[in-house]
Formats: sequence, structure tokens, C-alpha cells
Amino acid sequence: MNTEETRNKHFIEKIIDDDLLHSRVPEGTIVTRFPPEPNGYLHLGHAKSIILNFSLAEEYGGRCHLRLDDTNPEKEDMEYINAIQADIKWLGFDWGDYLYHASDYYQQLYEIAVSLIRDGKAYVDSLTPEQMKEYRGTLTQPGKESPDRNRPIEENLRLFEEMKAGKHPEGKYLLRAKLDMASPNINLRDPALYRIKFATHPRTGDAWCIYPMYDYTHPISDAIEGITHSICTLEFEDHRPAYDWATSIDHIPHTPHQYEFARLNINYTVMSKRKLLYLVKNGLVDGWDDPRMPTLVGVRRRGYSPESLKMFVDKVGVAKVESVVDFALLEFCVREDLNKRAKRVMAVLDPLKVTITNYPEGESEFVEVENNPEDPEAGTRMVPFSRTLYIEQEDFMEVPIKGYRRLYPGNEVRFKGAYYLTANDVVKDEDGNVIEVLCTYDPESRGGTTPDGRKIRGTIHWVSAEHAKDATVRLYDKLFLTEAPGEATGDYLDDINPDSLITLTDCKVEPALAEAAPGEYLQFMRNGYFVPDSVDFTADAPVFNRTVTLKDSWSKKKGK
RNA sequence: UGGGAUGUAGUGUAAUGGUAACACAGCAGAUUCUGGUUCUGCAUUUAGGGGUUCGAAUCCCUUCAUCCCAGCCA
Repeated sequence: MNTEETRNKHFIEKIIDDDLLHSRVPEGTIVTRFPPEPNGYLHLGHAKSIILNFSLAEEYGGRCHLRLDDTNPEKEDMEYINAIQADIKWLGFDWGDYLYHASDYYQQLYEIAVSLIRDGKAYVDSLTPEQMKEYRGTLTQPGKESPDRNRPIEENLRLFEEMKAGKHPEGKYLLRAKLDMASPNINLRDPALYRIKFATHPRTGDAWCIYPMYDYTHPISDAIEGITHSICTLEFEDHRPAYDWATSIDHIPHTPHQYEFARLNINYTVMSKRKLLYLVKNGLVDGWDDPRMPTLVGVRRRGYSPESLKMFVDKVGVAKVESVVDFALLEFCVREDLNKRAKRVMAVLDPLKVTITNYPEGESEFVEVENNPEDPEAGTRMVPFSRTLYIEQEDFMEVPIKGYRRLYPGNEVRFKGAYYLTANDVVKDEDGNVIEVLCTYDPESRGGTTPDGRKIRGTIHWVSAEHAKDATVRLYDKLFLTEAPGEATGDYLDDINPDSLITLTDCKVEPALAEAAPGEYLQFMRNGYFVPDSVDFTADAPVFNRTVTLKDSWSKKKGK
């Protein structure tokens, strides 16, 4: 639901308001539905549709059905049917008792088709696919009527019955609606209603060998379920007349209406099932749930929260303009949400050893660090501190650049929650690389403040060397290098980002992180938001995925 | 080029005849035990051309641009 203080209603809400005002809604309540075809995993584009449909139902006190649109057994699979349900639940929506499948209506759909034939409104056609194409005409030229268009009703009835009984091979016959072959709208040039397919359906098995088409099934399914507002994407605008035709067939119990909105497009990614499937099948990613994928299983494993997705969809809005949303908006929403809920912890991704020369050898202590400055309820935790620590390589410069306020010789910085340290000397390897920084600490600064109240410009994170756990950290970046993958060369694969995944294996993390729970939202202080990987994380070998970086104004400034 | 739709800052979305706005992105600055957060400020917008009107993003005409449709896919 919309959590903004106020937001202008979008055009679908305005339509609903108007329908409610004029009592055009049976039962006085709206009914929406999310109708995916179970032929792949759900992605961010589906999330927009799911959130739109379910939120509308919540907002108006109506209900939202989940209907699996399973009318093409060649493409559909139980794997997808299950995954879709899991994804919707993860998003936080519940269809309650209203789980349906288009296949639930096969018998009814069949009977309606028979009545259509009886009424002379549908006929069995024997045109081959090639002839069909030819007879259909073109965008600028009307089609012509099939010789079978005036087949006697009795014969149509008999043939359709034979189709259903499996007496004819695939492609031999087709049941078509008798509409208008000269219509400028090609969807009205006697659309196919039923085709023969000897395929095993994931739910009905081999019970049927004729399967109803989308333009016939979808509107009638909506009508049967009492859907009031059937919301779909823009490319179905041309199908609305077919939708209206189907819902006006005699004895259809109710007349739903279709409204179209613009699908969600995001730059730097691809959203078509075909392309995503290709990435998976060819090992360009590690599966549908690869954290770089725009699939719901992918972003979930990446560490995006359902709330951040809802915020994103809310900010994107609902309109009829074909648009491409900036990836940065998605990342903003993720940060915005995670900032409130992520537990702050310290993890060093690129370790550099620091030794405190005036800290007693062999000793250690615990310092108290807050879990989330944004959330007073989050409390604090105790983190071990000792003579030898790790900090980020980035946080030390032997010769500091302008504006640098981290550790450098002679500079005093605060080690988060612990003490003030001053760098005095470095140890180098034979190549001249700094491999260790020698510091002294001020025992008076324990807890991060001193009695004299002196100001410290820099605060950096750290872990105690002897207490730290080794961890693997996966840094994810955009899957594509360009805003519109494939736009320049015609092949989206040309724009794949070779560095979309960087795996760091020598990271040092706070000991408590070994007990992190997969899916727990974390912020590695100053590094970004991370989540334990839901597949590979173990206490012995922790693996973390970077969800999103922190906003970073320093690297920009530094680059100038 | 037949039909259907759509054009508002860089991006997305409001404003439906009465001061063009919100968010993201960008750029400054302040605050800060995260160069994060928070706060403040700045720059940038009605596709073009006509018309109606005291007044037009909004109404009319026209041009242009973009998207969708010729599956026995959804």
C-alpha cells in the first residue's frame, strides 16, 4: 500500500472511484486479479502488476485473485506454478481462497464454445497455418473469408466434437469466432478460439487435446470469477474489442472491463522472459535466482526487501506512457528501506593489518557498538578489540590526497566505537607495498570520545584480527553496461558487464556474523548493504552478497 | 503507409481552463562516531506550429515523434 503521506490517485484509481460512485460495481466491491502464465519466473515487471492489483484490492476493501493462465501446455510447468506462488507470498500478498487456474474452466469454456457454434458465431476451419496467414490480410489490407466460414452448424458441431475426441491431428482444424475479416483490427479477423495440441498439461494431464486461446479464455475467466477491473499491459489495448466480444457472449454471468497500463521498464537490464531464459540456459548467470537477475527470486537473494519493491512501484506510478525508469530509483528505494532496518556490522573487505604498539600484547576487550543509529530499539552489541586489527586498504594512505581524512602518518582517527588511533609508521614488503600500519592509541578515548572533547574528522571501521571470521563476499554490479542493452549493436549480449560479479575471498568480518541468518538485512558499515547468501552461507564459511552500495560522495569528489 | 495508443525538467509521475509541481538523478553547503543518514539551497520542464480565451500543459486544428498489432503465444 501507499505509505506516502499523500499521493495523487492514478488513472485506474480514478476509474474505480467513478465506478463506485455510479454503482457500477456488482457486490459493491472491486475484484482484481493477477494472471501470470506459468511459463517462467516472475520478474520486476510482474512485481508492478502484482503490487498494483493486490494494493488496489487492499485500498478499496475488495479482493485480488491469483489465476494461473495455463492455456498453453507446451510452455507451462508446475515448477513455475509453484515459484510464482512463493514469489507473491514473499512480496507479502495473500490471495486467500481465491487461487484459480484457467484450466479450472476448461469444461465451461468448452460448453460455451459449443453454444457459440450452435448460435452460428463460431466455425471449424480447415485452413492450414500458411493459408490462415494469407487469408488474414495485412495491416493495410483487409483479410478474406475462409471457405469454411459458412460450414453448416451441425457439421461444425460434429467436427469440434471430433477435435476434442482426438480424432484429428494438430493443425488440421481450428475453431474460430465469426467476427469480421475486414476489420482494421487484426485481432477481430475471426480469431482462433481453440487449437488442437497433443501435449500433456501440467494440471489436466492428457484429459484435453484441444486448448482455448488467450483472447477467448481470459475474458471469460474474468467473468466467471466476477473480476470487476481487469488490468493488463498496453500491448493488449488492441485486444480489448475481443475481450468485450467474449464477455458479451450469451449467458456470460458478468461483464468485467479491461484497462491497460504501461509495463515497467528499467534501464541497464532486460526484462523479457526470452532473454532471461537465455542468460540462464547459457550459464551467463548462475540460474533464475542469480542475484544479478531482475527476477523476484534474484532480487530476493540479492537482498532487496519486499517493502523496497513496493516503494519503488509506488514511486514509478501507473500511467499509459511507455517509459524507462532509472535503475537509480530502484537502488534509492532499496537503500531507503534498508537504512531503517539493516543491522550495522563491521566487515573488512580488503584487509590491511594495523598493530597498536602501545596496546598490551595478548590482551583484548569488548567495546559497545550500536546496531542501528536510525533505530533506537535496535540496541547495541559487544565487539572484540585487540592489539592487531584489520582495516580497509582504502582507509590508509602513506601520502594522503587532498581532503583525505582517514588514516595516514601523523593523523588521528576514530576506530568506530573503540579508540582514537594515530598512525606512526609502516611496514613494507620487498616491493614497497605497505603491509602493516603501526599505530598508537589513546587509552582515554575508549568508546570513541575523550575527556577533552577534541574533534576527530575521520571514523573508520575495523575488525580484531584474532577474533575475525574469514568470509567470502560477492560484489554485484549491473548485469549490463548500457542503459538499453543491445540498442547499439542489436544484440543485448554485446553489452553484458564482464565485472557484474566480483568475488572477494579474503574478507574479515565480526565474529558474530558467523551466526547471521540467511536473508537478514545487514549494513557493512561504510561498505554497503549485504545479506547472507540464501544458498551458500554457512557458519563455517560465511558468504555475503552485496545488495547495494552506500551512496558515496567521496569517490566522486576524489575523482575530480 | 490500416488500426490502436502516447508525448510535461536528464528519468519517472502530478497538475484537466487560473502562479507548472513532487520524487529520483545532478550540483553546492550545513550536521554527523558510517565521506552513510538528516537538513538547506541551486539548476533544468509542457514535442512543433496555428487557433479559441482576459487566461491554455489542459479546449480546437495541424504537423512531427515514439510504442503496439499481420501466433493455431500470452
